[in-house]
Amino acid sequence: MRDVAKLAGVSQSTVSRILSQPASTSIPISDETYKRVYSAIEELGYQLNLAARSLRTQRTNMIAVMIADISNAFYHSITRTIQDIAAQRNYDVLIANTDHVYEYEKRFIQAMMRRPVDGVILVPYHLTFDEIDSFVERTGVAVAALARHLDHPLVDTVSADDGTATYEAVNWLIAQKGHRRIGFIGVSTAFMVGERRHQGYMRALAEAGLDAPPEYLERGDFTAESGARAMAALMALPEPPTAVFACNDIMAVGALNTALDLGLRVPQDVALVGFDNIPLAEQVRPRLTSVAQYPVDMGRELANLLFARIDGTTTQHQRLDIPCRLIERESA
Amino acid sequence: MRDVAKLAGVSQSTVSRILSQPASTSIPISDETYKRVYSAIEELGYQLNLAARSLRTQRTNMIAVMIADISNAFYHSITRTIQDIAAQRNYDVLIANTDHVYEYEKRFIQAMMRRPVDGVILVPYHLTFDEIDSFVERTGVAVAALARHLDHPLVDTVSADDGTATYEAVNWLIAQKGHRRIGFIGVSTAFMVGERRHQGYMRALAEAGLDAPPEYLERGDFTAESGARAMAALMALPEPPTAVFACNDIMAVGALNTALDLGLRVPQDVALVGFDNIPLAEQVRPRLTSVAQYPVDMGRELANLLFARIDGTTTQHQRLDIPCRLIERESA
DNA sequence: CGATTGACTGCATACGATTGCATCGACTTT
DNA sequence: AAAGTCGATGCAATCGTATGCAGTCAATCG
Repeated sequence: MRDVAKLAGVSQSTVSRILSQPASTSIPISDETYKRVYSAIEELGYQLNLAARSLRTQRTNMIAVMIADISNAFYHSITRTIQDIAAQRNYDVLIANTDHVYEYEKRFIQAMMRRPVDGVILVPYHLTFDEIDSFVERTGVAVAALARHLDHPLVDTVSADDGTATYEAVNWLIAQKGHRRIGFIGVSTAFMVGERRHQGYMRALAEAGLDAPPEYLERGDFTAESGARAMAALMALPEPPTAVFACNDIMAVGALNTALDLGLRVPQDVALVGFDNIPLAEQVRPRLTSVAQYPVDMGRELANLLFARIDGTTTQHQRLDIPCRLIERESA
Repeated sequence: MRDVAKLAGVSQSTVSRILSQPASTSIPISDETYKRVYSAIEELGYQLNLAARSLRTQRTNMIAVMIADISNAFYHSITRTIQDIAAQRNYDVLIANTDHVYEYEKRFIQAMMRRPVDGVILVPYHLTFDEIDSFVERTGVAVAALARHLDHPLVDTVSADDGTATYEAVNWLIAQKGHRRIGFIGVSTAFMVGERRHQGYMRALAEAGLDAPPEYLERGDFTAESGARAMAALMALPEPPTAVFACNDIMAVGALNTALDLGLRVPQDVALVGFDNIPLAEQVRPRLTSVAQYPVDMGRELANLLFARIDGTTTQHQRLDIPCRLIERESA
């Protein structure tokens, strides 16, 4: 920058002002100077050093996103949308993947205490209120989270009422499709998500006066393989369920393939409902009936909430609900 | 840091030395001091400011990765592996997505001229030699690329011989499976990838003395929808091909579904071969025969090459070849 | 016509770390 | 015993930018 200043015959501070004032702010610069500086920049091929700017301004124009599974299309849509919105504002995005592992979530938080970022978007599966609280307190970084259970005054949240959505989907299997033996491929109830969806399932069965035999309850780990294993177990039962609800589409597809490989017809022999409505649901035959979440909306809201906090325009704690909707296709 | 120094009763430079020396380097610190400093750090909850360190050291402990399609599992494996290796070295990873769009690739390069990163991994589809050259020249940033055609002394590359792999796969369809009418779902030959694979296809047909009628050649844009459209066009021909090679698995799955929806049997009525061997290939029925690329290996090599450059241990320009292999499944 | 104003620019410092050089005491060497 | 060595630490400059404050000059005001 000093070189630019010298070449343009102005002081370094003038160059700085030209580069850091978004067009016309309080401090005015003459057209003449402006042009000279820009042509000097051009000539030298000068590029601003963001590390120095960050040190001085205490802002980095960078946000970080912590997601649970980079191979799940649900998170692609979210991160994709966040990146688009960030790009419009000249923000870069750091993406970290936790694989649903507590240890990795904690490591991410640690990293963010050092790496200066202006904001963080979290999809926490394990992080406790206290951990997030202490992070926010100590760093003052803006935070938005995709989390239903988290209720922190400084953390805006976006979430879907997935418990109710599960309840409604199972209810639909009962009331509309006439199923009375319904299996459930969940995940560990150590995850809030797993707990909520399991509750929704249980409630639907209970209200319909149906049994919820424990052998109808399988747990996977979000992967297709685990869904396939769970389905194999369910179908091996003396009296297998006639419908199965899976907690995400990836496990549902694993389950679907197991059913097909066993020679079962879907949905005639066994119906299948997934969750998330990722593009894969359209890519399998029969097409997968699935509870849609709207990750693009989620990502947009998360980004908007975060930037509102970064800009300091947030007036109060926000908790947004993005409704789910059952998408009926061929598998149920 | 000053506060830590004061509390520990030492100078700020001593604290810095303790934090910046990876264990025992040339400069020795007494155990006594060491402990006092660490307990002071603990007590104050001090965290190093990486922006300041970066400004001083001109290193950021951050690398950037530019990929073409965040929704393609092929790139997940690559970025995933890169992130793992980076994490081991305490590096953060910035991920940017170009959607195969030239404009976005250029924007990424621009961003990297400002944002100080220690290294960049590129998957360039459009960037020219000159653009990459000028970037390297002006920033001196370490660069590694997943690109077959790029031959720059300062850029190490990893690639697969996908042209030959395509040739071999088509050849296999001819020689082993007896097909004589083979369609091709490619992408624009503006992409080097598209060009190379198209050449491989043409060569296999030519060597077998087979026709390559222009109507057997369809172009998609990497998406399932485009694959579906291409397949619909091929199957609508008066004399449709009996086998189709698609340039990636995502388009192949779109094509597969179109075939199934048309009531065709795969592979009896039409055989299908994809490229990339992403997990999706196992998730569809019939399972997709596909040319495997090894993105985990690619990611590992890219990361290793990049870090070798960052560490300055690179002695000469490297070009690695990761062989492809045809994975026979049920679709052909 | 002197004083005030406003447009524009420069000076100098600060952001929070790293690092070459100097210092200083204790110990070894000759 | 003087000189040299080594371990341990402090001093002060520096990285590249942003910004409060002060200064200059021309135009305007009373």
